[in-house]
Amino acid sequence: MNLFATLETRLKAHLTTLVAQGGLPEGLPIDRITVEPPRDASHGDFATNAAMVLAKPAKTNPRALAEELVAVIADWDEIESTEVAGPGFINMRAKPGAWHELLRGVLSAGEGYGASTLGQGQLVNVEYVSANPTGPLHLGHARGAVLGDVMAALLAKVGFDVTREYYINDAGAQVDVLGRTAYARYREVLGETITLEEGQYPGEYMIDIARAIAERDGDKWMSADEADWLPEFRAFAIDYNMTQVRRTLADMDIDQLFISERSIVETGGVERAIEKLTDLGLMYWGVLEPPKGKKPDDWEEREQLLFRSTEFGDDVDRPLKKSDGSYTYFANDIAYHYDKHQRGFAEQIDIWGEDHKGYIKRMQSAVAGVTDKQAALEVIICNIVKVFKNGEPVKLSKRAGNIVTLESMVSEIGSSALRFIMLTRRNNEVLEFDIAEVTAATKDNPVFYVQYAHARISSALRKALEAFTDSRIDDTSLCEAEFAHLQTREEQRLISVVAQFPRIVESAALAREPHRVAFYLSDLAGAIHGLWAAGNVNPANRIVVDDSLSLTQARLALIRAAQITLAAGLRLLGVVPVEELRRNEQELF
RNA sequence: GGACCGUUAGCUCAGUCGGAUAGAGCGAGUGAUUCCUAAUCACUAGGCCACAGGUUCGAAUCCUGUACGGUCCA
Repeated sequence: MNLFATLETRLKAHLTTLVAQGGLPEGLPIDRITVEPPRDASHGDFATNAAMVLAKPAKTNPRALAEELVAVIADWDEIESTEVAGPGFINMRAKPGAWHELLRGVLSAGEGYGASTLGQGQLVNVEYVSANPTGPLHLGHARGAVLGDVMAALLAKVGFDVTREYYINDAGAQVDVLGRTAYARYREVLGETITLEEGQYPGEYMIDIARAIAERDGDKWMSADEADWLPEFRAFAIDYNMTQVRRTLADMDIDQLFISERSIVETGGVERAIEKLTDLGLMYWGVLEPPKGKKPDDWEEREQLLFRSTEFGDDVDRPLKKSDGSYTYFANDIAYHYDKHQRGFAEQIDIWGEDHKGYIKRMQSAVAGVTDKQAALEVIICNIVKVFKNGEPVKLSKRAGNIVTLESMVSEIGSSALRFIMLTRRNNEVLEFDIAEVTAATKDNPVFYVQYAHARISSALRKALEAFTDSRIDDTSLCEAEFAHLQTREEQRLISVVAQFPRIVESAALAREPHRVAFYLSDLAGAIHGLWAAGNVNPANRIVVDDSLSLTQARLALIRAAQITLAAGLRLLGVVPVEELRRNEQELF
């Protein structure tokens, strides 16, 4: 059902055979050959760069090689005509029957359309959000959450065996601070006047946590030693926050596996990782150079245990133990990624926020090092999110304590709209959006625009049932439609956009760029709206033509295929397609 | 001081592991309705792809440098 892939595969096979038969020299860059839609639709349906890519290494000229290939391609079943154009492009035009076959394929596949076996069941681990359990999620996390979740869905769609994961940083100094903050608030709740220390968590939610502990335990911790209360308060606060986090993620229809840092640390994961690095000869005792530029006040020359990360592209070797003998955060993170590898993930993808960008090289070095290059880590950075409401910036700050919760925003905007909007910008670009625009029923709102196209098709199907009461217009019956009726410019355009879907999915998955699907869906919706409007201009172009069942069925088959494609794409994004949109309703989506 | 990311139409952004005349939406101009409603469509106008070099059949895309913006480390 992916005509582009079909033609590309066949072309490459033909060239490989030619090489084997001695018609072309060995060692040609056949991988670089692509079959794509030409930029200008007037050039045809498909174009290949084969002749241009191969001409030089094959010591011939592109036009001549193209002419040879054209002679072969012209005989293919799907191809109506071919021509050599420009510097050596081969343009192809498909027979109508090839398009009809494609539409039948979409109708049969349903929302499975676009799936492929590219990944061959290979295990992939996608880790995202992984926010510290020290407070509620904010909007930046939401972007990472959507990006990771859709990335995972895309990889699954193209045949990878995907695990979605959230790493809970529930060990280390941060959560000790959390526990102490909870304890300070606890004393406050029981009547003391307190001031939070520098670095403690000022948010209101910490008071809720303290109150809950006070309700459960009364004042029994007031005279306890820190060694006794800290584990209690820490665990309680982590649990409270994670419950909140899980609920917010669930509101966004995100369900992940949660992995605890503490569970890895306490079962000796860090020691195992360091042992492995030691075995591989990647650990040594040494002294680091002071950082270039201004010398920091706290820097001291000290011999310490270092990981040779520079061997894998990092800027400096990294210490894994602090001066007090405890492990660094980095050591724990290595243990976690090593743990992933031991669970069978040679392919690891992490979604990180912009603020962690400086951490990429060392983590990739660590994964390459500790797995002896058997695993690779890819990091996808998602840039910051800025929210406005009617033009006014909305402040979302964890530190300052004045949190507009993500939870309230999800319920205001809706999971579907929020998810879609998070993908309307490339991941490494700053994303700005206005809540008012995201909930508006106009084409400025891409969510609405796409949903509207989907709803319009449902409407046409209902209309058709009224016009032809006895007719069967289910997908199976529509496969038998007389597709030759599909002739208008708008119909042709829509078919060709529908045909793009599999390659969009594939390229989005391989390039790790989920936003491509969202942009594609806007294009697809545009083609649908265009077809629709053609019926407004000329009633003969309407989808439901009262005096012709045959024509109506052909058009229904087309728009139904388009709707399936829309739905399949929306599902990938985790957006629920709607059958109906009505004005004046509070919640559109 | 260093690392990384970005710079494309008046504005907001796409641009397929280098390909043909660089695209879309908003805004501006003209026109079209009511199968889901103009909540949409069609057409027009708008570009030194930040700048300067380099690589090659061919560069918005790759390399080097510069300027500006951003994030982080220090």
